[in-house]
Amino acid sequence: MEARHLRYAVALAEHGHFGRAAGELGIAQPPLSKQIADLEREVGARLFDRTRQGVFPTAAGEAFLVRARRALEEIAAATVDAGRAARGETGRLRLGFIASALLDPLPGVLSRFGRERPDVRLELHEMATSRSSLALVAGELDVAITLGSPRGAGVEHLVSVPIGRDHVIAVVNTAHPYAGQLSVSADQLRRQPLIVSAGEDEPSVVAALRTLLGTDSSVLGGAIVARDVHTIIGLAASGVGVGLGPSRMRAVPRPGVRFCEVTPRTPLPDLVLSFAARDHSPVLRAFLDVIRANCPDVGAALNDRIGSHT
Amino acid sequence: MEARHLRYAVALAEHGHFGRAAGELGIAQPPLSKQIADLEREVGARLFDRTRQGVFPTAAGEAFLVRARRALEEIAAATVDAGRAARGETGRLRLGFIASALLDPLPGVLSRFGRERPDVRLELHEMATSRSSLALVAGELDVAITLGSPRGAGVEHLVSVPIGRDHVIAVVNTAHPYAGQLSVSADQLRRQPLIVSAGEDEPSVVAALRTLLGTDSSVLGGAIVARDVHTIIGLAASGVGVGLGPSRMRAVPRPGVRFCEVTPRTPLPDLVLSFAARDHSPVLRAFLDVIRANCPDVGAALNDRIGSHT
DNA sequence: CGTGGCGATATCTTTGAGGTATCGCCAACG
DNA sequence: CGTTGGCGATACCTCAAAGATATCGCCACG
Repeated sequence: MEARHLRYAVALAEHGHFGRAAGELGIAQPPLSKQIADLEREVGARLFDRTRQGVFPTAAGEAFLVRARRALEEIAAATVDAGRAARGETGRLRLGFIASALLDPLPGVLSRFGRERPDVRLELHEMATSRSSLALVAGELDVAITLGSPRGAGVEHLVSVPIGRDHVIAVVNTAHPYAGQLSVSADQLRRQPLIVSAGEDEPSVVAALRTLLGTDSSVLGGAIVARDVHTIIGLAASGVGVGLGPSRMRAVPRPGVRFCEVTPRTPLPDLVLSFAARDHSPVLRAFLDVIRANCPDVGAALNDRIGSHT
Repeated sequence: MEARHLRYAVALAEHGHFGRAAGELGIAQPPLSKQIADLEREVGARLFDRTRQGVFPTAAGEAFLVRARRALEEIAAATVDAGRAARGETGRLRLGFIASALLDPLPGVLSRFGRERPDVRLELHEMATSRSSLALVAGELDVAITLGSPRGAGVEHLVSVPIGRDHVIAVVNTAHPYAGQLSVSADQLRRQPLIVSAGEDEPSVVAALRTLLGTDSSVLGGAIVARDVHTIIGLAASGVGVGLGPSRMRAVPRPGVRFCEVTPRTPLPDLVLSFAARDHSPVLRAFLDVIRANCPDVGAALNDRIGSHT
């Protein structure tokens, strides 16, 4: 049985007249008669009663037509749905990201993406760089934002683009002597109780701090350890010490604290966006477009790797 | 788009391999490649990724396949449903009947029909003979059980078959003097307070009673009037008089009453089953088969008018 | 550097969808 | 009571396209 048979049966039921139904279908009457006859033979039951008053579905015909109309609706919807999926208007995007990405690029990116693609299901998974790398290679994520490029087996199949530079800054209570300074020096920091974070991704931050404060790790050894940047800021606000963290901390609005640059300027690993090189999903493309629009500094780098979606 | 395209796309998705999918479909590989290419052109989106590892649906392909599978299910169900409807296994039967038919033929007929055709929706409408006639002609009923043949315009398009003879019997309290008699005479009845019914269909009953009791209607004029046979029996049980009604009353199990024949035997109009002459609905046929099986006396009459369904 | 597996392409064959002409049937009408 | 006209079915033809066969191009793999 072909969709044609369904279309013809539905048209015949609607017009109750072979000639008019055929005209509406853009064919002549004899082919319609034949197709309906073939259909009735295949189904094994008479579907229409031909009377002088018109053509009416039998009980079997009524039952058939219910299904036929539904099938035709599904077929029409198939093309529509496929088109929407192909344009990236529907679908799913699984995003892995480090917690600190929630401070700066993600709020703008996610709200914009959600506005542009309301029917795309966003799956957000906060995870460390190492896990993002594994999940991307395993196909469990579509895109990831990590601290530094993904590492490990299979990363050669990934495209990675830096989307944000970062460096160490300090955060202090507004009443703290350093609060008025434009920047604080490493020497000044060495004389203060310090607050640093201890997330899974923090080895790189700790390494940066070692570079800043010198190999004498005794200062760091005595530091207060916080689980995330919000805790660092909270502790700094309460005055127990000087917080050290990524410059992205500035994005957290918090009265009672002040942020200071640190000299010498101490770079942290770039925030990196990665995805499978062979993934040409239109939803991913749309997401990359939003990244490009929201992170103007890295637009060029992205353009080098992939073409624009639009 | 044709159903073929859906079948091919689904098979390709299941096998992930053009050659094997084609084999499963009973065609060669090149035609499958062409049909899929045609489909992708018509949909306006690539539906499958051809990789060295196999053929996999794209996001658009996944969206398409969901709809395609549903459409194919509907198409398969269309044939099944039409077949079931054609065999009278599903559908609807609108039955009009006079109340007294509920006493005798209907309980057996309905329970048997309900057992044989559990998926047929039975619509039962108690109505007078005149209304059944109109509804049958108007196509608002499929079949009717009436007292006497339907009357009025359009009855020539109906087939009517008597399915049960009937005559007047009496019902009395077990303590009543007549309770021991095999039959009561018209004379005896004339000396008793009588209980008769007054339904819409009762003119014919009243006419029969006039025949029985003589044109002296004063006896009937003083009778107690009940709305239905159950009330007649109830009143007779309470001893207020002698009930007169159709012999079908015997079907009502009721302690405390006894039924007696009446002499002379006074016929009532036959119970008649009618349906539209041009109605060949399999559900109706099945119903007629049940009537034939449950009313052995009238089997021959029915057979004269319509062929057996089986 | 073959070699084999896979999908795409080219070309031919054949099925069957659709067109035209006509028939048979019945209701309505002169 | 024959005629006519409308409708669906039938007969026959045409041609588009589904499918078969042969072959190509490509890449992974030995």
